[in-house]
Amino acid sequence: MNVLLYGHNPAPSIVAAQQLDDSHIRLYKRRDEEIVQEDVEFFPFLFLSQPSFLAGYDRKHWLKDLAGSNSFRTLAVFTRWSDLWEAIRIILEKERTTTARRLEGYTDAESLHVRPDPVGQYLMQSGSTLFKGMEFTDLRRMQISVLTGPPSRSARAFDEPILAVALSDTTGWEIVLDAHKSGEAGLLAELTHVIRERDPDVLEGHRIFEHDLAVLLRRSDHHERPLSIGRDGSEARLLQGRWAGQESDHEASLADIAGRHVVDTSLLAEVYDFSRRSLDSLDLGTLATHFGASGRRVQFSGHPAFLWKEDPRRAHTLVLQNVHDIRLISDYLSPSSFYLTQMVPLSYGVVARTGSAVKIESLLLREYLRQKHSVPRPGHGTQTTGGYADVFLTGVFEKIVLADVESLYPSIILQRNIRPATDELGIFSALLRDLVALRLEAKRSMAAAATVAGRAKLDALQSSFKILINSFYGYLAYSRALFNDFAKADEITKTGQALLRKILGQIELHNGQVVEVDTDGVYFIAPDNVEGVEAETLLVDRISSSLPEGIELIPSGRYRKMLSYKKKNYALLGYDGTLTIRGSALVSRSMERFLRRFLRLAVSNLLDENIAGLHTLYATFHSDIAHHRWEALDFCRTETIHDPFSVYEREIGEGKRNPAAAYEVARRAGRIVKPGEKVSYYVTGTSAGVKVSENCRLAEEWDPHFPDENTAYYLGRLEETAAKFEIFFNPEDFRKIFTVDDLFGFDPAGVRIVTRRMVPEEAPPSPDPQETDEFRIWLGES
DNA sequence: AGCTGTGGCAGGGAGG
DNA sequence: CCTCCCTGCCAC
Repeated sequence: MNVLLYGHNPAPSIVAAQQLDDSHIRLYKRRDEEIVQEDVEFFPFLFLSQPSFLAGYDRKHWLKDLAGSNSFRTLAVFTRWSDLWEAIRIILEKERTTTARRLEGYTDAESLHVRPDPVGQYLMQSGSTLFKGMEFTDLRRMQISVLTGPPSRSARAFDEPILAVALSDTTGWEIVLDAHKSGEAGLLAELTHVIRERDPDVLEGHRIFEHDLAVLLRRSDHHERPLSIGRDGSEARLLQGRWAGQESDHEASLADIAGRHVVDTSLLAEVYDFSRRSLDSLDLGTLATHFGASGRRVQFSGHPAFLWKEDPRRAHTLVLQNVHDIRLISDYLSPSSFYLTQMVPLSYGVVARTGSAVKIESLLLREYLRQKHSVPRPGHGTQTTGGYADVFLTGVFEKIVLADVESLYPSIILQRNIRPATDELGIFSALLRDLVALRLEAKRSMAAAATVAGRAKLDALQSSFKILINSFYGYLAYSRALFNDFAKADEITKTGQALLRKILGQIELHNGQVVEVDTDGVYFIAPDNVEGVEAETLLVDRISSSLPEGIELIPSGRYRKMLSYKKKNYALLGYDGTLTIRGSALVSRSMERFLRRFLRLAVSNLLDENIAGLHTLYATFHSDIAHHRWEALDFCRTETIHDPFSVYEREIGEGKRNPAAAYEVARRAGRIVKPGEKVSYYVTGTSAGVKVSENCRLAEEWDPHFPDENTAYYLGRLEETAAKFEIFFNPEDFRKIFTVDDLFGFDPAGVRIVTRRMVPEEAPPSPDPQETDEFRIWLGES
């Protein structure tokens, strides 16, 4: 086991060091021609030099002992105490001789100097190592929800007082602390007491960093009362990023509670939804419903502070419902992070909030440090290619089969033995190979698991393997990755493109008609002689067998009908009647709700070939708009603010970007919007051609008694949206359907949905370096 | 403070 | 009108 020495400075010039006791070391540093000494505490990592120490520890104590461990910078790695001076000598030597690119046998100090963080992450493995052998259910998880308000005119958002705090934990215990009873300061004191008494390992909340902990810390500060909820009695700390509120998507606030892990269910939900795109919103209530929250639920749309005043009993139920929801969401989403923690040298709280590149890198680093091998610096450059996407047919089609290449990029990496050029130890592919094998094993055991709980655990395990496996490719093209390799990333995507083109050829060879292809999957019309699941599966299997070893094409969906519109934009009608719509042109959260509804109904009608329905739909919407038969939520547009106002204004000034309604409307309403916040606005004025950024108001300002939305503009929006259907009809039919001018009634007779064959894009016979004979043989081309 | 990628569509503003 | 460029959102 390694011992790590660290200091406060990124690269202190250490000339000597002396061990004082089990947790302190005295460093002698050169500073301005004179030697100064500094005593450094390196708890808890010395702890790890003798793992046998852990044997007698119970969980409560070692978690406490791991308190506050990530605030130091790195210096060197060595295995035995006797190596300390040797490590320092070599590093000093290194600093003198700039020619040596690598320290034989030791971690390259230059790299550590440039990027101290990764080793900091490595240090965190202390936590994760200790999670080994634990079950998710062993954790004591506490849920928290802080109710604030009501918003006052003068106060900033965070100065709103706390009304109540709800807490619950995995033992079934729950409580609502009420500021009415003992005042806000009393509530905070009670909260501190309760948390330390219940002593949770994990504190869970929904937007817990942005909201609950931020509020608690601010109000504690206001009352000049420490929020001592650390396991060692220390205060919770808010780590404010240096660039907070500058050029980032989210407010950078992270809270650090010694000896406890903080998990934000909204982040977990974001990751969960990223791959599924099935959720309308990531609100607590929406998520809880998605995960099957049962029973009668308290619904309240206004600011909960008002409910607290008007109906305390219901408000009480509402805040408790919040913590129940948090627990439910966490029950589903956090186990995979928990099991990841057993594989990755990062602590649970960190695993739950960091991205996958960090996790891959931590694994690579762990092995490099273990082998005491130098670590490369990130390479410069960019990736030039990505996935292959194309649409061959537009219109409505039947008997659709979706065939996917299983784990396309991981398979290519393994089969083509791709690894970053800087990975001298060859850890990259070995790691991936192991993870794939482990995942298969977990999936096999899952199928054989006897209990529901056992299956759930193995499912969490295999899904955490999956997260890692799928990140290997992305890691290569990540500009800040230590082991990045853009050329190799390109090699992977180009190989993927070649495979897809080969699959397209094979499908056509078997008389299937390809409708759409995107990266690793193909939608095609099954050939006439292929009827039913078995026949379709057989066909896909046959095509799969023509592919290289280890590249598997699998049937992954079959649909009664498909509407193909543009690349990455289509709709599917399942054999069970479910309608799925994909693509930013057809479904988008930024699109006005009435247009989303219109599109969904129109697509549905089109798939049913209900032309009369389509016409009625258009006419109805047209009339509703013209007569203001709607509410602001129907026609407002909701956008997420990504840049701070300062950046927006600067870039406008520099002419780098144009005025945007979302920012302008917030500015005019005097609202301070921070990155990550959403703004809902609608368009005012009287003509369709108005400049939106100058004619818009906040959605909440709309008054149904004096509707001032721009009817001409919104009729125009309807028309623009209807125009998307032009491609599905011939011009006369299109005009006939999408008009309100039908004095003599509408007759759908003779209207046919048009199918169009898209001109295939110039498929470059890619002059890749990959287009070698060896590659062609691998691909199976003669 | 921490941060995976490319490809694609829509909508708006500015300027020709 | 058109084209260019930007942002935002989405597919994979």
